[in-house]
Amino acid sequence: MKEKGKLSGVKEIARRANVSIATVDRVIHNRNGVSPKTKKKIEAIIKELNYQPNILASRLASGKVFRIAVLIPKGSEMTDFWDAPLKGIERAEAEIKQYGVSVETFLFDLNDKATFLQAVDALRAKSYDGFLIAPSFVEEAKEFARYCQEQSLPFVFIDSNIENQPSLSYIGPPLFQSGYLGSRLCAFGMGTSNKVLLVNITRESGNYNYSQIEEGFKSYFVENKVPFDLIKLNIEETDYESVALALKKAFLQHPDIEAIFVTNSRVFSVARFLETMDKAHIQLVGYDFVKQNQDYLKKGIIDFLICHKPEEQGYKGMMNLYHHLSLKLPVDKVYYMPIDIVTKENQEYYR
Amino acid sequence: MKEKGKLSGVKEIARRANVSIATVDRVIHNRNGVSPKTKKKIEAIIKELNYQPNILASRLASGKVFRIAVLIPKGSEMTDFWDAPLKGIERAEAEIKQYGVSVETFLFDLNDKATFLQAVDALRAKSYDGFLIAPSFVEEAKEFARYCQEQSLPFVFIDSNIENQPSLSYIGPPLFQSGYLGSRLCAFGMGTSNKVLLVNITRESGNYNYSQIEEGFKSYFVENKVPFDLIKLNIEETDYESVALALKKAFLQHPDIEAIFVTNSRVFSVARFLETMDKAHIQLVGYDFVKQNQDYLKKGIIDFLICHKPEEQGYKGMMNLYHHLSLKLPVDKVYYMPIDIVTKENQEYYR
DNA sequence: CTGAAAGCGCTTACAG
DNA sequence: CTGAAAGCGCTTACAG
Repeated sequence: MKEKGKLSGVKEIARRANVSIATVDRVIHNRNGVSPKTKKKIEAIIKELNYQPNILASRLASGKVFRIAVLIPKGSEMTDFWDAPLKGIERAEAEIKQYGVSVETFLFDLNDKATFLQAVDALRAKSYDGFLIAPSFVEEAKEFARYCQEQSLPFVFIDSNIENQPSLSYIGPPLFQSGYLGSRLCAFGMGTSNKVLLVNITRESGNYNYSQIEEGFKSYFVENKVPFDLIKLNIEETDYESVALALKKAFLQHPDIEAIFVTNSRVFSVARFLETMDKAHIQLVGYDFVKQNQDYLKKGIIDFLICHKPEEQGYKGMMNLYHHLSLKLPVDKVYYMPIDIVTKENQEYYR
Repeated sequence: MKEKGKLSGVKEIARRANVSIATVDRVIHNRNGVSPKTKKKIEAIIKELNYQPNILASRLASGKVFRIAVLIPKGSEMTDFWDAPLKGIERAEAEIKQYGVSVETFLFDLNDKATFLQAVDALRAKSYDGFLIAPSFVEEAKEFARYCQEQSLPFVFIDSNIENQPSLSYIGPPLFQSGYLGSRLCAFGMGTSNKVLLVNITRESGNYNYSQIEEGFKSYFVENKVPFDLIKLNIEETDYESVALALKKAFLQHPDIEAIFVTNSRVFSVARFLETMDKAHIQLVGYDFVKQNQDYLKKGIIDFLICHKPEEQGYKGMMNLYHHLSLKLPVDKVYYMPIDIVTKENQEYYR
């Protein structure tokens, strides 16, 4: 690791520049208190030597710990979706805490904006060095983004994006394209009537994410000149009874529906309805590898799940912050997750 | 990071045990030259304090660099499959070289066993601390595994496995299950004749990997009581002309083939044949997200590609070695890759 | 079998 | 604006 009697690193730079290593250190970290002249000289030498600081030594000497705060929804009884990103975050934490990173996690309730705001206050109160956030409440997240920008603190969005924000990076699904794939998967099950039901089970069906998916969904049929008859159903209440009622009505009107596409993880409610009504043959496509969906996939009632590696999103988000803060590496501003197709046959090995 | 006046780490252990830190260090690393009595005492204290050595300090002080050697096939003009694991290996290298790991890569020619043996000699000659190997030549790889075991050197197999070897871990696809999925994907395209053609384009069609895939493939139809008529075709010569000739014959005998399953990445040759013969409507399923296959996927001639994240395999294999060597972390003995389904619609985001 | 001392390549007060 | 010195938590000869 060492050449003969030669110095290396800051010592060698100091020797060449005829200064002390303290001054070299100042230049490396862009601290002031160095005359422009020596600064120039040192910078030239750094460049010439293509000097790369030894991170091991740097972290050891500084004792600095980067504090990262995480703000994501808590897993509900309805769905364990958010357990996955959390797992990825914890995996990243285990890997990097050795190198001086500490992580604190705040969970909010997706049905209660106040819990989000409360957590945001906590994030501001303590002095964190970076944030990993699921910006579920758009306006509130924007407000926090402004705060981060003012304070020059990096933040990463995961799972859903808000356009044009000063985030370090966004990690999540390419929604339009996943909707597009959704159509293709529905098309497998279509025969004569060509009737497709698109179901939004959420209070937020108007928001950007859902409309992206819908656009993609329609686009496939149009582009590929597949004749189709799209029926759209927005269900605001997410409990099973409301979903069942709405579906019953839809089937009364359109008994010849051949495929159903559900734009989020609540596809299991539709699956339960189809099972109850003996309509398991209808092609059913939805999102997310959550526990309940896995069961219906196994039973063959859900035909395809579209997934976006939620665990990986959490892991990758953390690592991006770590790379940025600790290693000063550049990170991708946008990182789209792949669009995974999970079926009964490959679900056993999906992660 | 520090408590008041308290010592921590080896110093604190030394203080409590009434020995020098050198002795503590000896015990931590299980070096001999410590009386059983002091050893016991120190071990007790380590346990009591739940002491975790500071890796940063350890690596910095020792200056030790772990040397890992990689032995994988080189990408050929035919297929760039092996470029992906290499990319993953390089990504891992970039991440961990900061922490004292050096990587040397040896590439062999899949069509020339001698190049494999030659590389193996090189691996033995230099003193490496661990190996990442694609055991394409089974007997030769076994022989090298024996050598590693003798020398107590860890090695990781990727992409294909050899049963019952003393490897640190194996990272690769669950082959049986991927063949099983292959049937399901073929079944989408089958209608009346139920004739499926299974094509092996390799000289090694008899080996364990291919037979696993085949077993899985058949198993789906049997288990799900799908009526099917399986025609099997082994093509030994991998050039396009040989493939085309063999396929032509098969179609002469069975003009009503509805689906074709190719058990490796050479599905592009079959795609080319189908395109030429105006048989693009036949359901075509194969393996691996290599350049040529992507093109036929885009054209809609290949319907599905089954993939096993080759880049991830390389990355994960390196990280397993690193975790084992440097961090002394336990690693999974077998790590199955997920079985990814790639279609025209999601290929853009596949990695 | 054991310990004192130097050193890994940085950073951090502190003094000037 | 600059430098000498101590220190981060380990490891490594070397001496006994």
